[in-house]
Amino acid sequence: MKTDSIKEAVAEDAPHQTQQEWVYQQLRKALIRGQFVPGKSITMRGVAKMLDVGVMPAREALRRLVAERALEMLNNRRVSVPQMTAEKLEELCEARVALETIAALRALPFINQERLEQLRVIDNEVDQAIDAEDMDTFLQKSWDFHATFYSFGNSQILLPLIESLWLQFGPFMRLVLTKIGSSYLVDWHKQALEAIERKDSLGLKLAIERDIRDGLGALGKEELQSYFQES
Amino acid sequence: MKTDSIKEAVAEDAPHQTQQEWVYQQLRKALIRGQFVPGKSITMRGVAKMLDVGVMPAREALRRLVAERALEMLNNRRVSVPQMTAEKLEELCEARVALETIAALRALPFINQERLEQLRVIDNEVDQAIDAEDMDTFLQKSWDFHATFYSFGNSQILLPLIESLWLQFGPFMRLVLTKIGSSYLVDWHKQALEAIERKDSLGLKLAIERDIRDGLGALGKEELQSYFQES
DNA sequence: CCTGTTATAATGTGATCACAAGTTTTTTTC
DNA sequence: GAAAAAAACTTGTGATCACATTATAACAGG
Repeated sequence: MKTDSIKEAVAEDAPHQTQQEWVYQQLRKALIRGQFVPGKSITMRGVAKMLDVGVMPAREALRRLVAERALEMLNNRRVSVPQMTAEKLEELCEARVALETIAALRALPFINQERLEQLRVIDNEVDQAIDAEDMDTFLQKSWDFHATFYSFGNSQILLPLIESLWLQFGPFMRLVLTKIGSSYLVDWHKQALEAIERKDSLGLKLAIERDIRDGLGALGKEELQSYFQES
Repeated sequence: MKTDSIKEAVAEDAPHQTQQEWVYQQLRKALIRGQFVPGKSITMRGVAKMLDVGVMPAREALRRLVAERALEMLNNRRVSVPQMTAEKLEELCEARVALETIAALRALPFINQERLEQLRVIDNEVDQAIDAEDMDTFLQKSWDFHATFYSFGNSQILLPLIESLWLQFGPFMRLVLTKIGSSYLVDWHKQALEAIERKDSLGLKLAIERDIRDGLGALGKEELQSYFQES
């Protein structure tokens, strides 16, 4: 019952949503923050007890995340956080670059002063999280930065696809960050913000690409290898 | 009980899969073939009776398709085939071009004579479907062509994203095809096949882009407008 | 100490029921 | 006759139970 208070407290934020939706949002936040270890298996009754809900909402939320490729279901019928591989990581980056540059260019014309300031606020929170070495907030706010920016473009198709990619990214990012420490973290959003302010399409495209591709710039390919097969 | 025989007959193909997986595959095929009318609402108990299964497998399959954006759930809790809009269509094309060109370039190095022949067989079936004005088979085999080609690249990330886009495309394509007639259909795969044979990356990229963008080439923007808001 | 083997526990699937919220049809009222 | 009210029906959500399958524990023999 220790999680009961949490559930009741947050549930007031959006009173008229279903339980499965609430469970889904909780798990989703945890995934983006990388609070689930890749390879660890997740059970329906487990999250049901953890979030103090029935088995049915937990079941629906888990299956939804499986459908979004945030979780995977092995042939053993067991749900778990997918392991990262070198091939998947490379594919994820490629897909992210392709989709996020499109989404960024679509959002660019809709930028105004107020929205630019809104992005700066989030970016500051990212910086603070880096300084405080708070990886939960860092990962969460990084996503918030990208998500709010792209959402300005009113993308109905692209945004869900990008969300799916971030959900697959989260757990692995966290795993890497905990090992290399957050000292190597670089905030690549600065040049993106400048490009946005200048309405510089090409500069923005390059900034996004660099944010994605060089986000793990401190690590060489061989170093990354060591993070894949860990349980 | 008239659908019972269908279920029993096909179930033998993959004996050890769950019922919800089977229902999902059936609905998925129907969506890609465009056999569901956009805007029509789909109920869990409805598909349960139609496919002669319990309510639970139908529920899980529907929720999975909603998670994949193939279906949408309105705030009324009603599941329906999403309506197409001009913005969504443009976004879908843009996303398809971006992802499918990447997937195509990734698949290109893995092409050999046997696989090329495999694609030619499917392409012939596409042609036959066009001649026979069989839109069900045309849409299904068109997807088969793209899917089998991309699958050669062993894409674990890109392929599911592309599938999601096709699922959103199907119902609208069918709607358009039934109105303009299949006489205007063009098989753009020919030049793609040539580019594949020549291992011509740029040519393949252009062929894919043309296949997606000019697939509805016979229609002008203003004509397309008339297909959006229909119920 | 290791390796099969069995027994126990846990898990996902599916069925069935109850219920609240929405939809449709019928009835009522002016 | 048309609009408002109410009854009847339908739908998705969630709970609970049963069952087959799989993982884990205990145990036996080498």
